[in-house]
Amino acid sequence: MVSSGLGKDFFDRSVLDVAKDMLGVSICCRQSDGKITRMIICETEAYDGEEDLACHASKGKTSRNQVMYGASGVIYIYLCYGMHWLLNIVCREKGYPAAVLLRGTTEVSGPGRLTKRLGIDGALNQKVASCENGLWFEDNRSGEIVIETGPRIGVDYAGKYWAEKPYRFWFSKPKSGA
DNA sequence: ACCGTGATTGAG
DNA sequence: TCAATCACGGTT
Repeated sequence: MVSSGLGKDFFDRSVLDVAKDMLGVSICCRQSDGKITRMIICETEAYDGEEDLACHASKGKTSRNQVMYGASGVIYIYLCYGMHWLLNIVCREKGYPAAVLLRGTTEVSGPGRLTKRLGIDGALNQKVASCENGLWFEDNRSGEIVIETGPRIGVDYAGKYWAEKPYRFWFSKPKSGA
């Protein structure tokens, strides 16, 4: 059960809770040579519904973002600025567009660098995050972490209200003595 | 601070 | 059709 990775139920919740709960979780990726890369997620962002003007779904369903309207636990990966693949996991129930953007791990800073390190691209879009698809999440968390929050990166276009929402989550150091 | 780079989008 | 936009990153 544990080794099968986090699934639909984990992601079928408030996207803010999921974004926070993914901190400290391991992202696991099977490379073409069969080796498995594992990294600890340390930074995420939440994108929550059509009313969130920073969310891709803020203008309704399109061919690009329709995956966000589907089942939770599915991978949403798209090309940004013509160069960077950005990895998201769909959250909430079918019909409600929401996703968590994975921005960084303890080894890699930056959402584009993360996918580059994992060696993944748009081929994974709309696939279920699972072992058989080569990308999954394992909750190996132990001990407490100190979670910090702040505004999301690069969303000034969304207007003051949404740009300033503390929808970015990260952790820096373990709680001492825990 | 500035620019490379290309899919997506909405306007025309 | 087409130009403006953009959840970035590497370099000045």
